[in-house]
Amino acid sequence: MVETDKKRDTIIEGAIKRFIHYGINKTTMNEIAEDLSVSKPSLYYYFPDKNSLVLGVIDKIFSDYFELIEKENAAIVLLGDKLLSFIEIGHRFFQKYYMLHLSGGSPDSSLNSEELRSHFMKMKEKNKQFHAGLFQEAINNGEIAEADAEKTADLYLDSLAGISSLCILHGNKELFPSKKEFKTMLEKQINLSRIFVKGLK
Amino acid sequence: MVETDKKRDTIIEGAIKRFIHYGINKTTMNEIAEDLSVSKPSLYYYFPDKNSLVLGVIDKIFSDYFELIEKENAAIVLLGDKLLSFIEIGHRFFQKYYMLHLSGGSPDSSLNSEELRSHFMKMKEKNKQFHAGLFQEAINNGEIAEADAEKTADLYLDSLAGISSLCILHGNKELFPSKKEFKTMLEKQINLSRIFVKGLK
DNA sequence: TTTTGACCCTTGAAATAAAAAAGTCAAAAA
DNA sequence: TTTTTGACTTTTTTATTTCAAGGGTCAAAA
Repeated sequence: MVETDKKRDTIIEGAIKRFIHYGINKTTMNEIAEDLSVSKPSLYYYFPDKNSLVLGVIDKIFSDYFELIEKENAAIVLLGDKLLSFIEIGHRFFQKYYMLHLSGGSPDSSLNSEELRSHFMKMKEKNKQFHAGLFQEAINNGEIAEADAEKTADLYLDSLAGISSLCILHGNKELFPSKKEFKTMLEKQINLSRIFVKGLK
Repeated sequence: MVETDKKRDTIIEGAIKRFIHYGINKTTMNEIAEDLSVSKPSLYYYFPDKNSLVLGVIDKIFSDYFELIEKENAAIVLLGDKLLSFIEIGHRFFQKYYMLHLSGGSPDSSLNSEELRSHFMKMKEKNKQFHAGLFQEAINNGEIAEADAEKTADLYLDSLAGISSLCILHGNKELFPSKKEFKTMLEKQINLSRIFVKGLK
């Protein structure tokens, strides 16, 4: 039913708006319903529980992310340039959805059910496979030296994610990192990416 | 007074034994005293408070660490080999003193006072300066390309620390990471170090 | 088929009480 | 005089209780 799917999307977008400002756990189903001017049971008509709604939100965010990087991927030739572009895309998502704590290698306490955690890890895995594909391509091109593409992607992404998680911990323990911290983080990731790609040649 | 210093060292070593097994916060001054067969006020005769004792412990651990890496440093020629050797030393310390949570870029909740945190950060800074020295040396040798040695050291150490903090979060949320997790972490750090150094050439 | 007001039950935050640990001191021992 | 201690006080942590808030349901209405 296309109408039902549209309603679902509307609810997901409403939920995202709240989640961005207050995080998942501090957003109630009532608040989401009120924002959309419907009653709580209406929400439950479209989503069996809060978990399913959060799942829908995560799915939406990641599918937006993958759409963007796949589009960029088609427009760029060199591995190093691709990775730099993806870092900036990732960074935009990281900032925008910071309150959902979807970054940092592993899911944090926001994702309280096993179902959510495993779905999140699936998205991370998909990202890894995508990057592995890039590395493999570059190997075939002769752009970088022979290597295990999957292991390389894993190491590369872990290094980048490690940088972010450190920068967050490092800085002031505020709810939200400062603009400066975000910028430092981005710069470090870019520098690391450059060195990393050069090191693969 | 050399006798007093000896007593202080004995107490520090006793404290370390407890800290290694139960962490800083779950070790009481009473337990340390009992282990050493003295009374609690004796401890307070040598250390004004628990913080000072923890400070002594951190100092001891880091001075052991620096002693080891400086000795290795003198015996190795190439930058890449030095870094690999230091990773293994760091790894041994990381495992041994895991319960003190001294690794991971920034001090965690174990270090509850501002004094301890800042001292810990000073040690990290010293490590960074040491590594910056190595990079500068390698630049002067022509072993790696011209670059900002300090920034490079910062990025290098953050990348390594990021890897560890991710591996810890990633794995089972047990009190103590498994042998396998430690091994994976070490391998990733070594691989990253190799690629990083190559990328600096 | 979709929406809702009224309801139930579980969970989590706030408040409080109890326990444990940090830290002190006067006096004894070395 | 320096070092050690038992007994004590104060602070911090942990456990327990209470209670409101939020997740989830249902019969009835639109």
